Amino acid sequence: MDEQPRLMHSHAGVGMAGHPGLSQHMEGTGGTEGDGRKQDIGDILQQIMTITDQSLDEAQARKHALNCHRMKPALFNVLCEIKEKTVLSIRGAQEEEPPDAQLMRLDNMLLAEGVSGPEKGGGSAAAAAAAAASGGGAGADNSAEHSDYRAKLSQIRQIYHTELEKYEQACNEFTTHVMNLLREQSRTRPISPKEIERMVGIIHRKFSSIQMQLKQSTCEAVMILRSRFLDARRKRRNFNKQATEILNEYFYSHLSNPYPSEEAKEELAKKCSITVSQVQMHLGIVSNWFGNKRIRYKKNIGKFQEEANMYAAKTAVNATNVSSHGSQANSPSTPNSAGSAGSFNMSNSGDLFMSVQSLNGDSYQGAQVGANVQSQVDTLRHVISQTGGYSEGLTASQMYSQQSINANGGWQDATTPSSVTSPTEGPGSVHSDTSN
DNA sequence: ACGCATGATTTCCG
DNA sequence: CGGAAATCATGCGT
Repeated sequence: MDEQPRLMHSHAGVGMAGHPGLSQHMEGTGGTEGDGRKQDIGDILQQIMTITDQSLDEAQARKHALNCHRMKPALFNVLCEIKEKTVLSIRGAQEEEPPDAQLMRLDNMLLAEGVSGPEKGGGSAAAAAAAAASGGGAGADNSAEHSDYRAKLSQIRQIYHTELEKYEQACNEFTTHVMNLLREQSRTRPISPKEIERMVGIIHRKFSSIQMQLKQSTCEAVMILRSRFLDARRKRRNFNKQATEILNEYFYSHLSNPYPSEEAKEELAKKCSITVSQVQMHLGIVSNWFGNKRIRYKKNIGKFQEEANMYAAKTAVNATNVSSHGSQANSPSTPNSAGSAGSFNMSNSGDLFMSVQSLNGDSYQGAQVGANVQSQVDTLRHVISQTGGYSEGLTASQMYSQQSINANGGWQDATTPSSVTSPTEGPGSVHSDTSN
């Protein structure tokens, strides 16, 4: 529009003589030049002013008439000129502000909580976050609280998404509407694309401030849910007998090195979860249990003596049963990472057995006499008994005494020198839990 | 109500 | 980051 030749040098009254059509018309009316023009312009302005009061059809017709009016280009130019003077002041005022920190915070949180993330992944992300908060438990979390939490979260998530979508849709609708309107109006008055853009920006800002409110309330809801969940999480439920039995069995049969590997933990968790009738039990819980057990055992070995003997006997019986059956399908978990896949066939156990032999030899040759050897031996012996190579686990009960702990001042000391025999760490994968 | 057992959390360390 | 140790908080038998 700025390219339009400046035919008008001043507004209203004077310099209109330049317009060809205008002067032509003026002479025809016969009135005073100035009067006629004024009246004409006043007429048009009046029409414009009242255009909003008319019905749609009427307005449409009027609009058309106005657009075709011979004075229209002139008026357009006047508007152009006025605009040119005001637009500069507007320009200065409109600079885009930096992205709102508050909004970013909310966005980040929603993303972290899995509310605004990808569809299904969101739930698991949130669960993972919750599990992480609970002390590093990952994997199968099918506890009642988790499912409850997830259900609530997905509810929030759903509401959030539908609302967001609604807002977005409304925003788009409104924006296109305004844009159409402005485009339409740009025929009667000068509107630059930049201005339209600016208008759209304003609209978007308005809508995003509404969105922010939505996000804020969603965040609040999540926080409330989370705190409630965390509080609930702190509640302690004792494991049932079977679960404790399984854990104790593992503990006492690996007394010399009661550090289950990740695989072993997982297996234990699975096993306990089955016997415990689905709910609870994951790696974190198993870790907790072993942590507590180790500490408390070490603190007061005497108190646990009876228990130790009992489980020793039990595992011994288990071992004989297993060996006579020729299968170790449900013996207390495999302590080695080699069998992590769960397949633990004979050839595999044969390999293990060989390595066990060599390891023992090495240890004794290297004068690594002492508890570490002892500890390895008894762990390995357990492995052997599991693999059906031996049925000698019966003699193990004596090894389950505190000797194996006390003699070397704790598991820490016992396991540390085992790294000395690390060249034989191949079979030492039995001890992968310590290296992990 | 009390005390012990025990699961969970926190803090510290290598 | 995994484990030890300390601590918290609850479950449960008395």
